[in-house]
Amino acid sequence: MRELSRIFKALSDKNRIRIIKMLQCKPMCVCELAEVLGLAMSTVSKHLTILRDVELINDLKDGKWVDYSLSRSSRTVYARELLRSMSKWLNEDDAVKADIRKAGKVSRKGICG
Amino acid sequence: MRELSRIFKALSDKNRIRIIKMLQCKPMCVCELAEVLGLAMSTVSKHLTILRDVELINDLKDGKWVDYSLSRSSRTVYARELLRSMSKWLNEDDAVKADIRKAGKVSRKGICG
DNA sequence: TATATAATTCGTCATATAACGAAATGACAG
DNA sequence: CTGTCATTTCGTTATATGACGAATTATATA
Repeated sequence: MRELSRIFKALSDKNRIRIIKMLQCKPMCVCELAEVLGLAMSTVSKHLTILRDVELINDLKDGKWVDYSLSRSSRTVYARELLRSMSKWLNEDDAVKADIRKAGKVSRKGICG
Repeated sequence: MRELSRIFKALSDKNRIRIIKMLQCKPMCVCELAEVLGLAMSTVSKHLTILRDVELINDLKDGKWVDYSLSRSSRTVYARELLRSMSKWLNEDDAVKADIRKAGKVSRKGICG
């Protein structure tokens, strides 16, 4: 029960939904996500921790970057099924489409600084 | 997007999940739910309003009672699909089973007062 | 009509959440 | 080994949330 409510809570934030929808297209690092979302990196990092804690996403170190991607084999059926549903939803949403378009243009090289 | 995040938020509370799982078995009024949950009626009423606002549940006046039941034809695909998932989840959860057992015993006659 | 009961609304409180910038950490490049 | 850049952690602030009891509303019954 606690596990399920935590996953729903993780998905209940607009910016975290935007992150999920972007990661559905490709893995991204914190600074790229922060750039597209228009949020501080520390804020995005926090959001990613929340999503990772419920196994909706995974992180993979790539040099000084950390690539986040959708979890392909979460421990819980909740995460697996909700990610499957999410992949069908919001694909025609204007905000989501705009995010994905921007995400295709950002380059991790020299975003920070 | 706002609609989806609101539904997830509605489902992100432990007590609201307990309500959904009880209503999965049968319609119930506020005082019955409050009795099983061990919460004040005003608190339960608030929870029910939140669930109703996202069309996860319906209310039906029955004399001085208000019967709440799971929504069978929500406007959004989100509510329909999430309710379908929820119906498969937590059926073996001890807390949920205890709630449902208690729910079978409470009688709306003279709970309040 | 007057009263009791179910439900909702209102006011309040404690806690949780999301945001930021600054400071700390980790990893590569020189 | 030192500096730089990506990330995380920390401290703070404003707002949202969930809880309660009291007051209010609505409905049935005495």
